[in-house]
Amino acid sequence: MLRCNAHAGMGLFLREQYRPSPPPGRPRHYPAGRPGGGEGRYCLLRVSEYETMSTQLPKTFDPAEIEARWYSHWEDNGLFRPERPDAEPFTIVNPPPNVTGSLHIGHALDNTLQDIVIRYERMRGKDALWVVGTDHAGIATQMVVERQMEERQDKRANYTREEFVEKVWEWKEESGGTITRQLRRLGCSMDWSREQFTMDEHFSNAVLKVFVDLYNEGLIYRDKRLVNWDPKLRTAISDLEVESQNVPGHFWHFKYPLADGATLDDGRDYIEVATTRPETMLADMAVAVHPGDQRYKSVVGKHVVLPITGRRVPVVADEHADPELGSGAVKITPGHDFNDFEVGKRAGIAPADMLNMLDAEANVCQTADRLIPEEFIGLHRFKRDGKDGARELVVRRLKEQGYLIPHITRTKKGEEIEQDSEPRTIATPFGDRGGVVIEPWLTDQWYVDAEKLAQAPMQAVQDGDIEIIPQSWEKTFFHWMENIQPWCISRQLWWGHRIPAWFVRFYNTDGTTGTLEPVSEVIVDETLEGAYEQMIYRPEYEDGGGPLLFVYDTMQEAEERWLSDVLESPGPEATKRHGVVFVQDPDVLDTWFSSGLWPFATLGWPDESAPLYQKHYPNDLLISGFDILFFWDARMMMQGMHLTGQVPWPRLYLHGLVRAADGSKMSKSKGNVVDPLGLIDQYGADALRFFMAAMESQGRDIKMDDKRVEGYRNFATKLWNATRFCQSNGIGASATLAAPDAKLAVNQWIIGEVAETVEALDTAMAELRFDAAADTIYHFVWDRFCDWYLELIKPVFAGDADSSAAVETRAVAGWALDQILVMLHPFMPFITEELWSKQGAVNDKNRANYPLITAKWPEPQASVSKDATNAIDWVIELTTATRSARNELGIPPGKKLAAYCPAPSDLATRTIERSAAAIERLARLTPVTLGEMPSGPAMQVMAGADVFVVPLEGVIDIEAEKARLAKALEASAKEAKSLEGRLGNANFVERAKPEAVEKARADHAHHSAEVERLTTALGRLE
RNA sequence: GGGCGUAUAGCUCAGUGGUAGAGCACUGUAUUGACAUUGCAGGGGUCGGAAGUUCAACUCUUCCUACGCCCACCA
Repeated sequence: MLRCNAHAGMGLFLREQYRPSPPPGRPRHYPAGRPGGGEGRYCLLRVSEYETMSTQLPKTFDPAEIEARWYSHWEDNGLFRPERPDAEPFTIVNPPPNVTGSLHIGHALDNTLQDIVIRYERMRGKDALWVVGTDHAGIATQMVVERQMEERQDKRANYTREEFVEKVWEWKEESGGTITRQLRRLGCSMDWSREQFTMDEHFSNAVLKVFVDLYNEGLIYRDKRLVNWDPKLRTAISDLEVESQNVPGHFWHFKYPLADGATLDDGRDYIEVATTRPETMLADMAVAVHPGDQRYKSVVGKHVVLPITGRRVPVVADEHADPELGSGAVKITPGHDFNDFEVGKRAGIAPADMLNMLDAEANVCQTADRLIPEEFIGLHRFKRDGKDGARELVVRRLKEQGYLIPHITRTKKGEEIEQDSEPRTIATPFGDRGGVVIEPWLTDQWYVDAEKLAQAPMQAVQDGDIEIIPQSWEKTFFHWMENIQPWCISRQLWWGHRIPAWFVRFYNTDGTTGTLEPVSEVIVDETLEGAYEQMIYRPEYEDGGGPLLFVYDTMQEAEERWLSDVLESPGPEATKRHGVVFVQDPDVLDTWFSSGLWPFATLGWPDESAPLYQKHYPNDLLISGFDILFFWDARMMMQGMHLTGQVPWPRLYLHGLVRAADGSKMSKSKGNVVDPLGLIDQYGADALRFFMAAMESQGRDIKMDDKRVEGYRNFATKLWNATRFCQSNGIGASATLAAPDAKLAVNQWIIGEVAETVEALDTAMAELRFDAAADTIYHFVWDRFCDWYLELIKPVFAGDADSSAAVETRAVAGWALDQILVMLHPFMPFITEELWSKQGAVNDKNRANYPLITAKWPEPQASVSKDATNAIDWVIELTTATRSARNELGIPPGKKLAAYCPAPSDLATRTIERSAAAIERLARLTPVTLGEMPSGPAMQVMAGADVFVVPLEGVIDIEAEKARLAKALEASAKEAKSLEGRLGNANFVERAKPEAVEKARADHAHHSAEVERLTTALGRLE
């Protein structure tokens, strides 16, 4: 007896749709067949066209055609952000890719995960906003444009700053859209209608305001200190943009002669120093020894005379010098080494007095004391293009003059080999963009007091206000934040947000003191007008009329023109008393300074009343690669928390890298990069996306595996064909919102399976377990729905198409397929949308107007009849066991066999009667008779507690069957014995968890019964 | 030097304090109706090594080994 009350509580598998927002006026067109990576394979198909298309599925599944059609439909109809003013918001922001970028495999992972989340939340009814845009990427973009100029024998220097920036904008308009087109090909459902750019007017204004505010709060300041200088790009860069690499190098030892006849205690008249950078000795300003180092105690405070330059420098005591290392004495070049800079300061040398011997391109220039011999001036710091540099020349001169201490090595034979230097591997800093060795260089730059800003984010993570997933990243985060250094934010570039600071020079118009001093003052203000206003309110101008203002773009221009401009300037005498020259700081801000504002400046901030900001900040989640945890994520926390007083997002999900198939890092130089667009062309975007989701387990990199992508393409094909099967049997979209009434066990069973799947998916999504989510839906679709449900319902359609069973089954199957499409949609948006529309057309001509992308996510409230579930599970077990037995005994799988069930359980009795057709079709057992079989050779098959005896007169090999049963018996007996042993252990029974004991007892009973049955079955064969 | 991660079937990876799973690969087999981009059945792992905790360890702890990553430093 089947009870059919299961569906009573199943009312909420709705097919309810949200009203899409009206389409924006302008349909998007994409050029077809665009060359270069195939990123533009879109063609426009108007909604009206596919509404009238055949709803019959073609035999073959062509991802490219479907993808192009649906993406433009979604976008043109505003479906990525339907109007839901009253819905709960859900917000993520896309890490803005460089405007110069093209989609690489890492983007594919990052954006797939985000799209899965946003599609899921959109289907759950949220007001889901996925902010998208691009980053102006100062250095990268300027490099691209300059490289293009070089190809045309042109260069940046041929243009004014304004002209050059204009050229970059032109380039951006023409070529900057590559990556956004490619993101569309991946299926990403971002809000393109509000696409942002970090140099949009609104965004730029926010950046300037932040700079000014932080300056006024003392959190941004100008400082003269060593920066990481990239001599190729001729700009400062931040600590994070420096990559340390081990390169083979040399370690040289020199004698620095002591001055004034001083000697060490051992009688030597020199101090030995060692260095990997001999060229910097031209700017040495001291020799340091450890204060406790007895060897040098007597010469501390005395001087050495440097070879080559003849500079007289002191021997200083400093903890920095390690007595254990080398000679214990270290040369100090405060202007060209970070450690030495600190030693120099401790020794009383002011940064302004530190000697500099290199220009912006790392060529030797004269020091302030003019002691560098002429032959060095203009040389590059080291060998370049085969030409010796300052390093080589310094070594040669020192050797000639007898100051080089050779390095002696002994061969195994005891021979001594003399070399100029000791070979060594040296950790060398390289610029991550320019690729050349970074030079510590003494300049004035703008810094952010990162240490102060880091406090709130650390607290937030500590308190759980920001959850980092996976949690293992927390330690890394804290370690970095606790040791954070001032953040250099000025860049000597033209492309970017120009720093709103004016260098100001005062002069008297009579010319008497009218010289342009070195920077006498800096005024920071968002605008020139504001900066000027800051001046005229000064006390000295309170009698009215401010100074005359002259603004120049560069310092050079100011130098050349200010005096004549002043003399020629008209104006009342009163205002000509004083003049002021403004030159805006030529530098721009670090790109990451602006992208740190992304979670809120894209939403209307700093206008805190902006509706989007109000509703969508803080965001709900940030998904990013761990490689930009410091660059971007931490900066968003620092800036966001300081500026808005709120965490930018309560959850930060960090995913790994996508690696090449052999596990190596993908890089252009290795030539092992995998183009995601190529994979999309080959397997479809859905397959690539599903791959990314399935492989994304927290805290692990992903290795590329084309076979697996292919497997998910096959999965899509499987679903396609399952839908074709449904269509051919009149199964269309569900006519009801709730799960249909089901009397047949198989239908109740699938309803229960759907409910379990939804629940498992929701759990996985809540935990951001993308792999578990993908795995769940994959196995439900393939193993449960296709392999069992569709097979189990085939007998229903073999009979009367209008029977109540057929009607019910069509309804349930259509409903279940609907649920599949909904659940799979976040992962495979294209094929599911296509099938949804084609399915809907069976019963609902207007289905195409109700796209899947805004369909409602299932809310399972099911309680399914246990009887029905048990019955189907039992049929499955019987089928599998029968197939297995046939296979082992070599019985043809299709051969129908009679079967006897000598001692049927209640379940067996009921199910054999009700599901005879399914048993016949799948297990190929018919008829099944309850009762003993006539004697004779037979095969034994077990399902649950039931034994089936299948007579096989003349077919069966009795010995084979005996062996098969004996093998099963052995396995069961072993299991039973092991459990018996455990249950016999008093410690286990007393101390283990009661559920564990209970389970062991049940398992033991089960295996014992199985042993019993198998023994009986074997006996029957005797 | 500091920190993190990973070692599970041939390969790529999940996994839980109660003696292991997936995909691919492999073996056998099936083929006139959804699907060979397929179906069915199957083989294959003492869960890197050692010790400890526990009634029980692939799972927890410690140590070791190997590989990878990050940070700092090597004058």
